[in-house]
Amino acid sequence: MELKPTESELEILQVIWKMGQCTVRDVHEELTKTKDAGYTTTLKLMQIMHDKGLVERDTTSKTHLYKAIISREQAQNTALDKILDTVFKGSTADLVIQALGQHRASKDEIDAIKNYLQQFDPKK
Amino acid sequence: MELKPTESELEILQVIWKMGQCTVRDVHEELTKTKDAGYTTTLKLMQIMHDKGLVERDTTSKTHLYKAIISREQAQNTALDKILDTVFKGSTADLVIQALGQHRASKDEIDAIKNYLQQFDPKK
DNA sequence: TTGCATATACGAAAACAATCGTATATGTTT
DNA sequence: AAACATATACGATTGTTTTCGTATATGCAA
Repeated sequence: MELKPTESELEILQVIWKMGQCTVRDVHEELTKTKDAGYTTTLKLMQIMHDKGLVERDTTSKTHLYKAIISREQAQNTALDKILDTVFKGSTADLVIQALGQHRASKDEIDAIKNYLQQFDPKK
Repeated sequence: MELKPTESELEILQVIWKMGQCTVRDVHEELTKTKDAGYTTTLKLMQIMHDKGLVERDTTSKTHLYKAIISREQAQNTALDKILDTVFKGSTADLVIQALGQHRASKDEIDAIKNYLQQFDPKK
């Protein structure tokens, strides 16, 4: 099961992940807020995603309802693996430090991360 | 200046970044360790990269010498921006935590990150 | 029931990326 | 100088992703 969504497919998945379940029109209206694409373009893409097994759909009524099969977490890990391999020489530390350095995390985010890291402390 | 290397271009950039400066043959020999591609394929790709402004080259002698224009750091940031946007809802904290969780950083890496994070401590 | 708005299906074009064959130039060796 | 190894140039093919037009089905309102 090879699950590597393309760029456009990821844009669509974002909407589906956010809404949980949605129609082609839902997705299309969301997408047209930031880019412009024809309705049938979005439709076709979602049909392809269905063929690929990225989404499932309920075709009971005329207007189909789509849900994601691949989870956001899976997509996150696939994406991380890829960039770790292609630009970070496999170094998670480099990735994390670069992410924190360039994308100025907020105080809350830093705290969340520090908190998370405590679990790696040897108890003492 | 729009700088988004394709997948193959990134493979080539990795070699150039590691070697600092190199010939098409250098790159090609490195690539054929892990995949197989024809020499002229690599050449063509590097010519395209030159057209795009991803690399510069010294054509003084018959065998051209290539250097990267885009830095590894730039590519890292471009890649991070993209996945932050497409799968991490813009949350750096999510990205970092997911990276640490799934890709089991080593003790040393964790230490490096903790150390890095100290700079965000309010002095006290 | 006719007409209209709105769905899906699907083929095909357009855009982009990757691969390769062939032509040709340039050094090197004999 | 001729033969050979090795370089670049570049057009053409192939493959993949994205876009869109058109056909057709379905529900609803007049």
